Amino acid sequence: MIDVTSRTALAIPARPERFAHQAPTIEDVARHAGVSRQTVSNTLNAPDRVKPDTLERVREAINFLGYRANRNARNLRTRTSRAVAYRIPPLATHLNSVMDTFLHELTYAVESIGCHVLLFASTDTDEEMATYWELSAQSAADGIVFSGTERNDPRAELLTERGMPFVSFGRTWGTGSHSWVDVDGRAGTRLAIEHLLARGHRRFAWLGTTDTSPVNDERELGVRETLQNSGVPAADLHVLRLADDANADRIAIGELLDAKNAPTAFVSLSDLQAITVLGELEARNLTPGRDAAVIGFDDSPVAAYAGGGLSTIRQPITAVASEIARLLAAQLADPSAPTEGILLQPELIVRRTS
Amino acid sequence: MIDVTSRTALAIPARPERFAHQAPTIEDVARHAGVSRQTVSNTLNAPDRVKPDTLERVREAINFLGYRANRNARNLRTRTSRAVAYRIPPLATHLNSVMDTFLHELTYAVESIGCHVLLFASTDTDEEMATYWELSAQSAADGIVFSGTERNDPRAELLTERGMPFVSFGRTWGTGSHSWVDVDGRAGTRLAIEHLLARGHRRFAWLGTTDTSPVNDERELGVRETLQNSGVPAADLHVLRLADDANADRIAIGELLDAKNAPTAFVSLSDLQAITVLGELEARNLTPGRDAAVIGFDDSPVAAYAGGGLSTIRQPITAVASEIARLLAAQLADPSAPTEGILLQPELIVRRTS
DNA sequence: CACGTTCATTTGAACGTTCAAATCGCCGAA
DNA sequence: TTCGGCGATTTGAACGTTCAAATGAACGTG
Repeated sequence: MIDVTSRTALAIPARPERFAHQAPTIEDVARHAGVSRQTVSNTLNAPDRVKPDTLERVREAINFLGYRANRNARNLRTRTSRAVAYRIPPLATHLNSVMDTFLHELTYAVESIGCHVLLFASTDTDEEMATYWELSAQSAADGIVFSGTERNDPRAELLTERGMPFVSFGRTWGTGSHSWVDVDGRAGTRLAIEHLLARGHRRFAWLGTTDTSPVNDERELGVRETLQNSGVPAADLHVLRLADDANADRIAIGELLDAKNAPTAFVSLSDLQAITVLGELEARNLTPGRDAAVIGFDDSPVAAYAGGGLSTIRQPITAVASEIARLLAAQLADPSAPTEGILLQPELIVRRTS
Repeated sequence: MIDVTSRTALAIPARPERFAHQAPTIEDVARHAGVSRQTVSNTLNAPDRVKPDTLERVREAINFLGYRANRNARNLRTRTSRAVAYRIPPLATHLNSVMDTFLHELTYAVESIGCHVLLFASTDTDEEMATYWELSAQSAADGIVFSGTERNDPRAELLTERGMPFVSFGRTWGTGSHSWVDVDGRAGTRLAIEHLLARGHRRFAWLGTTDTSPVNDERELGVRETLQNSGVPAADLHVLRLADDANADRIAIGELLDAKNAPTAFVSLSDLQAITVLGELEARNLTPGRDAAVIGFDDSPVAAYAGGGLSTIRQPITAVASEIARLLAAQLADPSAPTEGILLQPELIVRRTS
């Protein structure tokens, strides 16, 4: 009978010949450095447990072989994923430009806590929630970030219930407590109105959206409050609620401009709407900044270019993203960590149009 | 002596009590449906191998327990990751708006091939390449998509060499062959110039960027070629290369407008530059669309709103994304699949400014 | 009735890592 | 000398899945 045991023991490469770019495993590094798997693992995850010269030797082997821990294996074992899921917002939203910037900043911010952003798309909130459920069930994401919050947002409820760490960009004004980061829209429009009052304006317009969102409401409230506190009669504030339709918007704004006692100062929910106002002013041979003042919202890239420079309210998006990352990291480290809400202040950027 | 063996054997739940939202495993489903692991696995991955009534029973168990396969375990075993990595482009690029749309469309498109987009950020190409290397070594992504291509792009070389599937948004005009999808910028500006010629314009301006990129060069070439073919003297084309600086851009454009024999038709690399032109025209009491024609590029959201409607050249971004997904899927299915390059045609959107 | 075929299902192993426990070597104290 | 304790390292097991091979059942065929 052939001694199979000794045969096996003598066979040299237990592992078959490597392919061109077959990544080396922790075992390869261990062999190369003359230590065990676990020592290599410790070198990476708990270097203080490894003797300095061993550390050195293992690190050399790692560099030599170009070893990087396989994410899937590590994630499987540690029950993590080092990924933060984010639903890329649907296009054609007034708030889009700031959301793009946000995604960019978020990507940077979560890298600082060792995570990647995992994107997904969905057409409505139900589908979005279903995706959260899937991601949680597959353990494909450690945490969630979402934006475009509503009052009593169902997403917050679902994620709280499932015990999934998350932070929202936007308050939900709900009963349940969760971590969020938001920008004080009310303070933003207050800055704008105060600036316009100081410049001598007395007749105002607020341009919001037809679909009421908390974002819209807060900003409109900031306008109303500030005017009221300054003794401007309610009749001198025109409120226009615009749909997302360039032509209809133009017509509505045009009518407002042609009305008797037309407003001379415009504050709007987005830069896009402000730019529409600029266009209608020009069409009437009125010069923005001289004959009328216009202030947008978000300081999107185009604001610096439009109408010789559009005044606008800038949201501190970089800070929003890094705060979100911080709060998320806190939850990932300790799921029972207390929740936290952070309200950041926007900034008025004065350019030519005001 | 206590008989430890029988103790262990009698202990009822081999698996400890589940936590609140501890996800069920394939083993739980198998037990619940009275079949083996592999049959559950087959139900999900190869239903044709399972007898119809077993299939039914297993599916019921899956629904009942809300089972979803753990991604990390699956990926580890199958050596995949079902993720496509994409570097989110740095901010403050002329091409930004179209890149945001692209990312959105890409997210949708790769979902159709069962993948998610994994985002990462980097400050320069070296860092970007290092990240590709890491992702490949960690097997954190199955494929890569990148944009903002240069001639002989080093990223294409690296990824080809590592045998990592990738598709670029943009040609690299290089020697090595790889899959790419691009939009014919030259054809885009040709459409614009032909349109302007038909409207009677004879003096033209092309507004590009200072940093020459293949994108800029192709589009400028489209302008030059078309004018030459129509017999317009080279002296009647003014070329302005703008940096990414709103004020400097305004001044340069203003000087051009104030020059003798100023151009009456403007075509630019981006909508942002076109909007700057609109502003300077207004400042001189010239009406876009009547006194001068302006055509932008990309049909960014703002184009519909600016200057009463900015004419622009629209890139078929949805098609770009879905073609990229298709080519990537082909490579994932068969790494030795032949590469393919796809050139898509842009479309001229005529609005008021031309 | 034995036998090869085919279809449905199960079993053992493996993917690459980290956790938890065990082992080893060394030092100092009893 | 022995032994406890400690730091460094190794070993066995497990994470949850799929692959590959084995088993079992059913069925016609010679």
